[in-house]
Amino acid sequence: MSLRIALLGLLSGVGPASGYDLAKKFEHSLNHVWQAGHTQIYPELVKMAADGLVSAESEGPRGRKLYTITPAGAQELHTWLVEHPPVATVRNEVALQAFLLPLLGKDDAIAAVERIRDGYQARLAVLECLTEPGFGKYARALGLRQVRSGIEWADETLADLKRD
Amino acid sequence: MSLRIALLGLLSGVGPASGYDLAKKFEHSLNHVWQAGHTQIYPELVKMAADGLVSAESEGPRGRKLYTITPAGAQELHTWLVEHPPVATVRNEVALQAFLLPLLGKDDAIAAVERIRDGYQARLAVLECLTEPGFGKYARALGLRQVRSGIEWADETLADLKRD
DNA sequence: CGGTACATGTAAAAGGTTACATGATTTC
DNA sequence: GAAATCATGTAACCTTTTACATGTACCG
Repeated sequence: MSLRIALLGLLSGVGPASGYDLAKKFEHSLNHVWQAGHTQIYPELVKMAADGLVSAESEGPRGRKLYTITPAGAQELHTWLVEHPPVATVRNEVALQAFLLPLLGKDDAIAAVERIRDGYQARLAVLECLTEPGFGKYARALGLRQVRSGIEWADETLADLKRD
Repeated sequence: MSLRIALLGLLSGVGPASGYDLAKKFEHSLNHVWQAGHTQIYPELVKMAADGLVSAESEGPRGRKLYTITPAGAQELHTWLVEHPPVATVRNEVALQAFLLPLLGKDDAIAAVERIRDGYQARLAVLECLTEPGFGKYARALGLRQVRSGIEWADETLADLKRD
């Protein structure tokens, strides 16, 4: 479901696009929010067209197919955005590592948290460089807050681990 | 892979347990970190036993099977904890909603953010009640920080939306 | 004319969800 | 003896990843 919503959202926000374009968007602007490769996107667009949520326009230069969101697609997107309950289906590898940290000895634990911190730092750098005009700015703000709180957690945890 | 690690971690942390026990752990202590139902856990334990990572002990009261982590399982767990790179495979419905917020009108957007805020608030309440002795405390601290930063984002975003 | 970026797809496997199915023990 | 909880499983389906496969247009 969420993949459909992401695709409908992109089509609604940036206008008609090809599967290739949409895959690029996932790689760049959407990568801190949702992920999908072209092998997932192409078949999904075909299904969405069959369901009347998008229409496949004419073929361009290299067999390029332009997809446009339909009124039914816009309706589906709007309904989801307004009604979808905030399900907290968390599946977070970093949190799992944090959970299992007490199983490690002091030195291993410190090394593990330092690697987690480096990961957050790298994501912070990416988010800071991201200058999206309007579209996506709220997600960027949320991402920045989450990543910064991750770094704070790492620092707190490192201090805690080094104290003993 | 991560499901295996979570199961090995639980077996390592709390000692021998049945699939049923492990499913309960996922429901309670592990639910803000990783999720899995019994239909995923039971077959995985069988595979892990086949791979020599756990050993299935005798059958108890109601066909209950006790699984114990083996040295090979402990090795696999340790290696993952120490070496697994912090992959940031984000797939976050709330962030997706945040991303697509500019597609909504002012009133719809405000309502959407308020629902997101309520969701974070509910998770905060759950995390605050969680009093885990040692095991899981770092994950709880991380979760608290992430949820609190989510609430801060919601407040900031609501102020921004209401300003216009 | 060779390399890069554009552009699309399929198939197999792995991971995860939902629905169905069964039976034993305990508690009231 | 009825209900709740314990305890395990299978099957169908959906989602996601990885590997394979193909061909076109543009740029130097």
